[in-house]
Amino acid sequence: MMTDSDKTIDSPKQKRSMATRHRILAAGLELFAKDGYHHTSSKKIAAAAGVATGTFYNHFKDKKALLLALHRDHVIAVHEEIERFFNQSASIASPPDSRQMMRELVELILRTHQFGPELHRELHILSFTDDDFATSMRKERENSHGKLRQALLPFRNRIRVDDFETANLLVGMVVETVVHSIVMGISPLDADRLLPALTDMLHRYLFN
Amino acid sequence: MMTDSDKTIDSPKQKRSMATRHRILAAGLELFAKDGYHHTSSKKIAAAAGVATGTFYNHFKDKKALLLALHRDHVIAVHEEIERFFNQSASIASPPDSRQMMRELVELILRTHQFGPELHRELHILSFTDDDFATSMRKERENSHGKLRQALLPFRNRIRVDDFETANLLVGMVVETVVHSIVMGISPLDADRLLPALTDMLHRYLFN
Amino acid sequence: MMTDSDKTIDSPKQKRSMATRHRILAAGLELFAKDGYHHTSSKKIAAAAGVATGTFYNHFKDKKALLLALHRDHVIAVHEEIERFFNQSASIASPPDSRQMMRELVELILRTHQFGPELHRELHILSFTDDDFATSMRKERENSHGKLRQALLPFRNRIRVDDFETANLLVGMVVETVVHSIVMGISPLDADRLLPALTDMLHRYLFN
Amino acid sequence: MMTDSDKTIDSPKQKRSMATRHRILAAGLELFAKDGYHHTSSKKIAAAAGVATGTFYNHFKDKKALLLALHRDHVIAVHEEIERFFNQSASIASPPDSRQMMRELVELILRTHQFGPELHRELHILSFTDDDFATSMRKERENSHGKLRQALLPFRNRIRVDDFETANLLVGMVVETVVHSIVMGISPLDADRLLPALTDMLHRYLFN
DNA sequence: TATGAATGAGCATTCATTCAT
DNA sequence: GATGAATGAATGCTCATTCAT
Repeated sequence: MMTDSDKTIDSPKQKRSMATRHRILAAGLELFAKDGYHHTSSKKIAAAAGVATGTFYNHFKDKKALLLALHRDHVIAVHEEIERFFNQSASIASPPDSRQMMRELVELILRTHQFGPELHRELHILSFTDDDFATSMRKERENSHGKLRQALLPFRNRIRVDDFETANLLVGMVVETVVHSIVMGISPLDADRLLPALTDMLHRYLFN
Repeated sequence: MMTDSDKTIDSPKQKRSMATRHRILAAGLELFAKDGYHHTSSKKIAAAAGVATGTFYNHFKDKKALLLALHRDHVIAVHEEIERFFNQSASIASPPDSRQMMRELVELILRTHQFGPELHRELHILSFTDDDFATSMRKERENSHGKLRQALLPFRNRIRVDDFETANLLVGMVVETVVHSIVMGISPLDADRLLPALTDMLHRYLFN
Repeated sequence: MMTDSDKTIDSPKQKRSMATRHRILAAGLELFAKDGYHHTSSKKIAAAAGVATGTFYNHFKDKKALLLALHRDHVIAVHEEIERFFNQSASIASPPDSRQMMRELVELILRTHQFGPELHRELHILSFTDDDFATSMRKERENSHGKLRQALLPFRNRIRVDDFETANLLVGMVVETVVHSIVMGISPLDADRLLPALTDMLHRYLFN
Repeated sequence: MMTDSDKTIDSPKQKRSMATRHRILAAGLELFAKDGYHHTSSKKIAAAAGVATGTFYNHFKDKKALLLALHRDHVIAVHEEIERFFNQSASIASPPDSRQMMRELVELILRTHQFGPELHRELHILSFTDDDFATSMRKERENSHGKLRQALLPFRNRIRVDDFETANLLVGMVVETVVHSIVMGISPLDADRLLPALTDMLHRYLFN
């Protein structure tokens, strides 16, 4: 149970060494997503970032720390995206249309899924032996389900399911799965057919 | 991207060596599921199976071949389970009840996922960087979607979706995901609440 | 300095188990020559001989012992070939023609070179650590130079070199090299041009 | 039969790492020559060079690459030695004496073989099972025969052989063999007796 | 004797990480 | 801070050899 892998080395918050840090982050994200965490060596990341091997370790304690940093960035980005979504919805102040809400929700989650499945798998495994990862993952999960609940709550009296909590969870899982398969290009059908079907299914389930 | 890892070793299929093979398969299944493919060394598998390192390679060409063999065994087991299901359904010859069909379908898929669900995630990830895994997975997916179509077809004229193929795919994905999370104990809710909700959702979507 | 690797297991001189031994010898010779000693596993030899792995070790103490046995057979075969040559030459009892003698000598040595260079290299290395091999190799070398001397002796008074011993050695080396390159298919020219040139060279050197 | 082993590693050709590279080259040369390619492990080479195992692979793609590099270095050294020889001969501008030329040629080749003669045997053997080695060897052979032709050409009208090309090849092979045996200390006679005999033989053959 | 499954030391190679410059 | 050469433990895999049947 290591607990220090997430601490960024010292704090080179000054100067333009931040640029180097970002180049490493970008290279790491790209290579992890393309080749997978295990097939990406720190040497390759450094090379892709245009820095020396040692420079990598000046910015990140180890390879895991880079993954953790990427995850934190991801969580923050998702959080911001979702906040934007709620703020915008609130400002429109239109009479709530359940079908449109469903569609927008699906599209929102689609936008927030740039973080490859390989990375989540890796984080999942690392969670077993590293408390920082475990916490980071648990928080992200709780967060996203909370957000979903927040989105559905205004429609609660129109939602005709017996078990709201379970429905909430179920909808979250389903959307994530379909979005995943679209983002990763897994499904034999394209997003243009899959997304409307998904919206249909969820809408009928909740509001029919 | 090698493509010959699935070729079986000579053929020590006879005599007591089958026991060893099964011990290796069992050890591989457990370790791959617990620690992931990359964190499981062939040495560890051999040790867990109670055999020498070399014995592993007497039975499987390489580590990849073991995972592929596990997957093949899984696919075969699923296939047999599904055949049993269809045979039994046919023999009952009752007027088809869509809700009951949905419930039975979900339970069927649940039964077929008692076997190493983590392996699917692992294979899914490996598919991105290895053709053999990609092929093995694609075949299974095509197979299972075909079976699902076969189950839904008798209800086709009652199913009120625009795009039957997409609905078919969507239902397959969704059921698999939920079942996965139940079998793996991931979701914070239990099967008693999740399965009825899932059945509801699918039934409303297709037959509402 | 091991000294027991050459001892054939027990002595299965009886029955038809000799057939098995010969099949292993034949398989070993072919595979050693084709793929080299190091790329030929005892398992492959056994398979090529159509016997089980263990059977190999019932007949030969180890892989080295097989090589040693093949060498011994080779030496014996060469010896017999040479004896035939001398007996035949003697029986003809013609006035000795130096040019014809040279040609026949070259052809004789060509006939006796079926034992690949990989094997000689291997034997050479093994000689450093194994007395049996060292002895076996030394004997073969002495033997062949002795035979050459025996062939040249009748012409001694016609041979116009200052240093007969050195000439003897030189001729032996040269013939062996050229013959080697022909047998192994190394030289870019073929035997039809190389052998006459070799004969010319040696004849001019000794008898010009 | 891989064919990409000769590709050079990144390019650590700068700074003090060159020293390490040379230590590895020296260790490889010594061990390959003493024990043969297959009996020399990369670990042993690294240890002999006084570096860690991984350092070996920072400098050479694999074991094969080291041997190829050694061979390339050797070929270059030989080439330079030969160029020196020709330049010097040209500058002397004496009336060409065939016997002296023969002697100088033999001595030249002797000088070019101070470098790892055992490696040639090793490469020769490896040529049978590896294209990279075969190519490397073929090139050297073509090169050296070309050089020999260049040396003999001024004497062409005095050389009394029917088949000049074959004679050229034959002389090259013979000199190499004898020089080999001298450098390696194989022959029971010493260079003082062998070299004059060799010169005699070649001179009588070509110019008698 | 023959069998072939089992053995485990050994090898080539990788890669996360360190550290002297 | 940046560099990149050096490290060495660890991995996947091979193969000569043994031995229970």
